[in-house]
Amino acid sequence: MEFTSKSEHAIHGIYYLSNLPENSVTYVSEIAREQNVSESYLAKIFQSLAKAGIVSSYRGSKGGYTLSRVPEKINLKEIIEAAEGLNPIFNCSGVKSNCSVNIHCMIQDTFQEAENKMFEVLENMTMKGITDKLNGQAIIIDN
Amino acid sequence: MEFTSKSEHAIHGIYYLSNLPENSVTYVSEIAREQNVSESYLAKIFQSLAKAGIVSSYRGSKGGYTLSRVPEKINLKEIIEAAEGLNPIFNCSGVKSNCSVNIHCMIQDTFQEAENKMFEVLENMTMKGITDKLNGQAIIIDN
DNA sequence: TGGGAATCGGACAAATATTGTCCGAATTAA
DNA sequence: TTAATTCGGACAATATTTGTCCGATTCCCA
Repeated sequence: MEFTSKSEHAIHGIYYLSNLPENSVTYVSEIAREQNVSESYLAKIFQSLAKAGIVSSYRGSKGGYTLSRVPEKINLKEIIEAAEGLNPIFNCSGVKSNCSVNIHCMIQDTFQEAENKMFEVLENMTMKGITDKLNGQAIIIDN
Repeated sequence: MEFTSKSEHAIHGIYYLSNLPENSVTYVSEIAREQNVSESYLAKIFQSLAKAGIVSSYRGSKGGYTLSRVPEKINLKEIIEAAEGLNPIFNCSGVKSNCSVNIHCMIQDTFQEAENKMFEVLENMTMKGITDKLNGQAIIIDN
């Protein structure tokens, strides 16, 4: 019950782009080098992010990736969904077969609610919220 | 990002015991047969549940398992924790290495909060809440 | 007191999912 | 045209999950 490293790579990648000047186009190779992760793997993950519309891709020489939106409009939930795909956190095999309880299953319902609460938190945190944090702290330290 | 089938087997196993007369001792073999899952695998899961104090085990002839507490005092969170062990849903490898953001990481914080919200829901649902549901529905239908 | 029946615990095997690589194709700038 | 990049799929390596097996331990019961 953990998010895979795809989520981590995706978030860190978007984080990297968020700290760059708007509309600047960046190679996957640069991001991978900077964050010390496998380039070919990160390339796959960025393809997913592009499909999800979070980043825009440019092929060919001088190609690369850029954020499709400003960081305040990109939240953690959508990055995770793009990177991992979305499956319910509790996938009961009984649902598909002859489960005597499945008239209306409280177990399924509860897990669904738990999942919703989790994603609600992730949806409310934007990349801007994340990148701003350090600056905010620095100011406090300066006082 | 899903709970494994251990959680499902554990919850269904506890559910089975919850519908039995209090203090009745049941073999893993019976539960496995009833729920159509691998006996040896379920046996492992019940060992974890016993270690966690959710069920009590009795060895030897006429041995087996019984709930350690009444169903209203057993919640989904603890069953999952017993079955899966607890790891944070987001395990950032950057934390262990030279992450430039880790003075106070908003990403980590947000995932932690998301996890807390999720488990809060699961903690608030007891086995009694689950077993009662069907009866409750039947009454409504009767009206 | 011995045999049968159950859990315990660890080692191991099989199946599945994740992580990572590679390469040909398509695209674009120079 | 060439070099550089993403795209997409097939594939390989690794890790995790799922499942099995067996000897040890415990306990009931005859």
